[in-house]
This record gives sequence, C-alpha cells and structure tokens, in this order.
Amino acid sequence: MVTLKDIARQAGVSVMTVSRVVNGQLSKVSKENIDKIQKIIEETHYVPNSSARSLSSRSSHIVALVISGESNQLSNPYNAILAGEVIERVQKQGYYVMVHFISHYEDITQRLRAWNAEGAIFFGTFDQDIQKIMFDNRIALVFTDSYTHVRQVTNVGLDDYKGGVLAAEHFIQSGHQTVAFMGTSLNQQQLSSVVNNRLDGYRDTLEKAGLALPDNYILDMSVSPLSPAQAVMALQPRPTAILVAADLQAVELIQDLKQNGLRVPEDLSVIGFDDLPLARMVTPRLTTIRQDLKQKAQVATELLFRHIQDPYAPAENIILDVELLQRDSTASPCPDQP
Amino acid sequence: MVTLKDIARQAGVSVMTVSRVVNGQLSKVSKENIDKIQKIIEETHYVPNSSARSLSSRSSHIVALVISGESNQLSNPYNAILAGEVIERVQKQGYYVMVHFISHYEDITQRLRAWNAEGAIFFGTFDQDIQKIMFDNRIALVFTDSYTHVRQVTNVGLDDYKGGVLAAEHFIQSGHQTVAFMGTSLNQQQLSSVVNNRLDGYRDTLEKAGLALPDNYILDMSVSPLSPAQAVMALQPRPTAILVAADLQAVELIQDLKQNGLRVPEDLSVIGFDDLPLARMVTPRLTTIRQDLKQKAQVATELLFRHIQDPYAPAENIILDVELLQRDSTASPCPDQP
DNA sequence: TTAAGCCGTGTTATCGTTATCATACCAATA
DNA sequence: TATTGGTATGATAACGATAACACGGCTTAA
Repeated sequence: MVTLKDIARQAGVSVMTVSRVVNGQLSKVSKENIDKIQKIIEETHYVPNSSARSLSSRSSHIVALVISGESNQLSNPYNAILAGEVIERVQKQGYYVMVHFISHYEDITQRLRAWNAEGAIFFGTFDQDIQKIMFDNRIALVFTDSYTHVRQVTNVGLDDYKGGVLAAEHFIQSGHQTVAFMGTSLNQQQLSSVVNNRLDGYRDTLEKAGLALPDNYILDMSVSPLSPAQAVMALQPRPTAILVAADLQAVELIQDLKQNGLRVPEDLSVIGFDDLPLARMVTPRLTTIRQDLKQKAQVATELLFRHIQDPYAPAENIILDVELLQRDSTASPCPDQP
Repeated sequence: MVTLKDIARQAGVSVMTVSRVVNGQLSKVSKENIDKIQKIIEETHYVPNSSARSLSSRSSHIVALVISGESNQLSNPYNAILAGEVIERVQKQGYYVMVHFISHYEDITQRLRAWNAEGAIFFGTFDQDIQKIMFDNRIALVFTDSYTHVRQVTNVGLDDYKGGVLAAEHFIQSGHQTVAFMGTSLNQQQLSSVVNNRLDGYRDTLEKAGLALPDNYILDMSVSPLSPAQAVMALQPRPTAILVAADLQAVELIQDLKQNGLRVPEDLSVIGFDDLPLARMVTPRLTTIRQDLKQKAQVATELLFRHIQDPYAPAENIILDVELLQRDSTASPCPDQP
C-alpha cells in the first residue's frame, strides 16, 4: 500500500507538502513540486487512507442511512427507491454511504459513532426513539415521515392529512355513499402516525360532507385475522369505495378481490397511497395519492448537508405536497349495486 | 468522546488491559479488572473508534456493495431485493456495509481502498472490467451474474441457458409455432451475456424441436425505435408466444399490448424472467423463470466471507438453478388466430 | 536599516487503537 | 537453590494522515 511517506520520499519532500497537494491546497506549494508530486501520485495509484484521515481530521465523510423495518428492508419499493435517490445524491457530494438495517431500537448510536458518521438519514418509524437518538448523538440527523413533538428534530414529511382529504373528496365527487379505510398499525399511539394522519384527513372530509366513517369501516390489517378482501366483504352494507394507506396493500387488496369475484372499480373503487411504479403496472391501473420520492430524497439530503456544514443550523420540519392521480381503479358507484 | 485512555484512567489500569477486555480476550485479564472495566464501559457508553481500529489492526470490517447501472440503481427491484438480502447477512456477521453506485467503470478501486474494504460484492455487468478490478485489488471479490473467462473470478450466476430452455419447452408443449424473444443489449459482445445465454437456450431448444427463431423475431429493445407492443405487432406472421428476458420488461410489454388491443395470453403468451414480487401482482399473473434471490444472496455472502477469512480460498463460479413458474400469461395458441 | 509580512517548506505532536515485546510475580519443577 | 513457565500487566512503537506551529528567505513599508 502506497502512503504519503512513500510519495514524499520519491519526490524528495516532506509528507506535509504531499498532503497539501493531495488536499488541493495548491496555493501553498510551488508549481514544480505540485507537478512532480501529482505525477508520482498518478504513477503509484496512491489512494488516501480514509481511516487515517478520519482519525486525524475528525471528519469521516461518512453518512449513515438507517432503515428500520423487518426482514429485508429494501424489498419494500418505497424504501428502495428513496434509498437509491439518497445514495446517489450523497455520493455526488463526495461522501460515503453506510447502510444500517435495524429492527426496533438496536443501538444504532453505536453504529453511528463507531465510524464517526457525520450525519444520518432515517427511513421508517422512529417516533419513540427519536429523542434517545437525539441525545446520544451530536451529528446531523434527518428523519423522514416521522411525527414528533421534539422541536430539535429535523424531518421531511408528507402532507398525509391532505392525502386523506383528496381521496375523500374524490370519492364524494364520484357519488360514493359508503366508504371505508384500510391501513396497518392504526392503534399504536406513536407508531405510524403517517397512516393515522391519512385517516384523519379522510374521515374529517367525509364527515364534513355528511358521510359517516364508522369505526368498523376502518380496517386495520395488522390485527385483522381476515384477508383484505374478506375484511371488506364482511362489511354490511358493503362499501363502494376504499382508501388504502399504501400502494402495496392496495394492490394486494385488488388481487384478493379479484379472486373473490369482485371487480375494481365496478364493485369497489380503490385509492392507494405513494404512487410506486407498481401503481402503473397493475390492472386496473391504480388511482393513488402521489408523493414525489425524488423530491423527498433531495430535500432530505439538502437538509442533511446543511446540518453537517453548520451544526447550529435550525431544525426544520418540511412537509411535502401530495396530489391525487386518477387512474382506473376508481369510478362512480354502480347503480345496481346490492 | 470517550476513549480507551479515559476508561483506563478511571479503572487505574493501562489502555492495553482495557483493550483486551473490549476485544474479548478475557483469559488474559483478571476477573476483578474485567468486572471493573466492563462496568465503566457501560456507564460511559464507550464505543470503540473503528477508524483507529482499522488503522492499527489493518482490518476494517467493511464490505462494499457495488451496484452498476444508470441513475437510481435501487429503483430496479432486482437490485434492491438482492442488496437487501446481502446487507442483512453481512450485518449479521458484524460487518459494515458501504454502498457504491457506479456507472461504467468509475474508479471503484479507489473507493474500495480508501476505506480498506475487506471484500466487495458486485451487482450488474462488469464483464469488461473484472480483470482490471482483479488486478487492482487483493481483497475478497464476489461478482454476480457475470460471465468471464478469467479463472480467478468468483461469481454467483444463474443457469440462464436452462431458463431459455424451459421457456422454449413450455411454448413447444403448448403448441406454439411462431415464437419470438425480447431483450436488451443483445449485440454487445461482453455485456449482458446473461441475456444472450437466455436467448441461446431458447433458440437451441426451439431449433431442436424444428421451430425456427429468425433474427427479426429476436427483438432488442435497447436499439428498437418502436414500443414493445409495436415491435411485436410488426412481425408477420405475428408470434403467438414470446420470452422476455426480464420481468420488468415483460410487464411493460403486456401493458403496452393491452393498450394496443391485444390480449395476453389469448393473442400472445408471455414468459418473463426473474420472478420479481411484481410478477404475482399484475394481471394476468406472469408466467416466469424463477430465480431464488435469497439463495443468490446467501451464496454470494458465504463466498465473500470465505474469501475474507482465507485469501487463498479458490475462486468459484457457482451456477444457481432456475425453474419455470406457470401462471396466467401463457396458454395454448388460439386456433382462430389470423 | 529595521520591522513586518508573506511564501514555501519542514518538524512535531496527535488522533484512538492494536501489536509486540518486556516485566514482575508466583508456582512448579529439576 | 536455580530454572522454567505461566499469568497478568504495562511500555513503546507503530498505523497513515492532519493540525499547528516554526523557520528561513525574500519582499515591502516605515
């Protein structure tokens, strides 16, 4: 392995002179030395040792990507796409990305500190743990989709409430009278308030229009023993429209409905959430509440680097907009419906 | 930041004694010191500095995940799922994962050497560059889906040829007479021999059964100006079955066919390749050549750690099996077809 | 002429850890 | 008694880089 020392010896200068050239402090080195040293660097394929740099300069140029969830966190397209966008951007800034999968609160702070990560971006639910993490680390932290009351937390969220509102409005305008909601983890207090907010916007808007959303029309698939279609079909009267809090679940529901002989949108209109690429690929193409993952990644990365550069930059909670994308999984209710 | 020195001072011992405890060399330290030191470590939330460790011990416990491709490499579910599986397993071994996206041959060796990665797993096409990489690095390297003639390369591949065979057999048994193939990057010599092998198995089997696969029935969508459906419909006589070399493309084709008024499988039987989760979600559910990504990840990770532990472990080229998964996108040709 | 300042370069200490060797102590063996 | 050997510990020197300061030589202003 080639080190600064080797190059210094070859060039007949001190390591500091080489170090300056490597780090682009060219104004401090004579032209002839710059040329000589750069040539040797090229020839020897010298690569600076990041560990040594990190140790000495106390800046690692490492950003951690922390993804919570169970099993293969990247098999979820939402995580995967967002992760990819973030990695691309972080890399473009000359930083390195370390990926950490965690289930619940394994001591992620250990992992961040081991390599002196300069910052971290979090995917998934961390609400309960945000404060712990905040106190344990003094590095730049950016959360996504986290609801919290702690002021110092920087977060990039989504206007989930509005998403619910848009879905409700769409159903109301289409003339639906009996509607339902499907999601997961609805009862846990802190967890998944993303879904809760979508529900709130949905319910509030329905009620304003004089439509009720009874509790039993709010289906929590994380506790229901029934399959998605069964859960819907068990409702009397049967809803003609449903908002499902995630595209993946919506697709699953539609599959299941088909197998049970129900048609979408004729028998049931379905709105998803996220607009994953998948939404355009299924039949019928999924009407969904779209969020812009590229934008989310961009904002998160920008915030991260802002806080890396300036530890005293104020915490921000950015809420991104959503829009309804009407495709083929929603329609007016059939008049001859039972 | 708490260091070994701090703990040593508090415990009234030398740093080496603390180091031994931290590294589990408990037989070399007295019981009372072990207890005392462990207690202080807990209290102070000491975390060993990995950079310093790496520098001193010359082992970083870092594994690089190198993913080639354009733009967001993780938006491809194949990459994402495989990456997730690998990350999980690497992490379980106590190693850290650095992710590197590269397009073409950016100097990935720099990135690996900067942090002294102990090993690397590669996703994507690297055929041309494998040798370069091999020569530049002396660390454990595992490629996936790479065809190469270099003996020292460790690779986890797929029986792509058999995949083509299975698809052809399926079409032959179903009574198809006019069949086609769709893929990308078919002409490049080294690149994407994965697809070429699938094509070879397909063509060989068809020919053995007396069916021709004329060149113009081999559609390369990376050079065709037509949309997938258009490319198929331009063929006279129109094929009644087609093997598409990747699920994503197959789904795209089916979508496009629908919009052009053609039904799957009635007008055209379609077989995909990979069996992504997506394949079960679309309508019709996609018949496809299945590969086991978990297995692929497991084998790749095992090979990686074997070569990390033993630099002289022999290079291996493991070929994983495939199987045909019949779903709803294939059928016998309609008799009344034009 | 002298003080001040810049430029290019080198010297030294340090980052936090581990490798290696040395040492002190005690027990067991010849 | 002298030798050997194990056990627990410490001292010292790396690992590869950067930070901070020092220094000589030159120019410029007082």
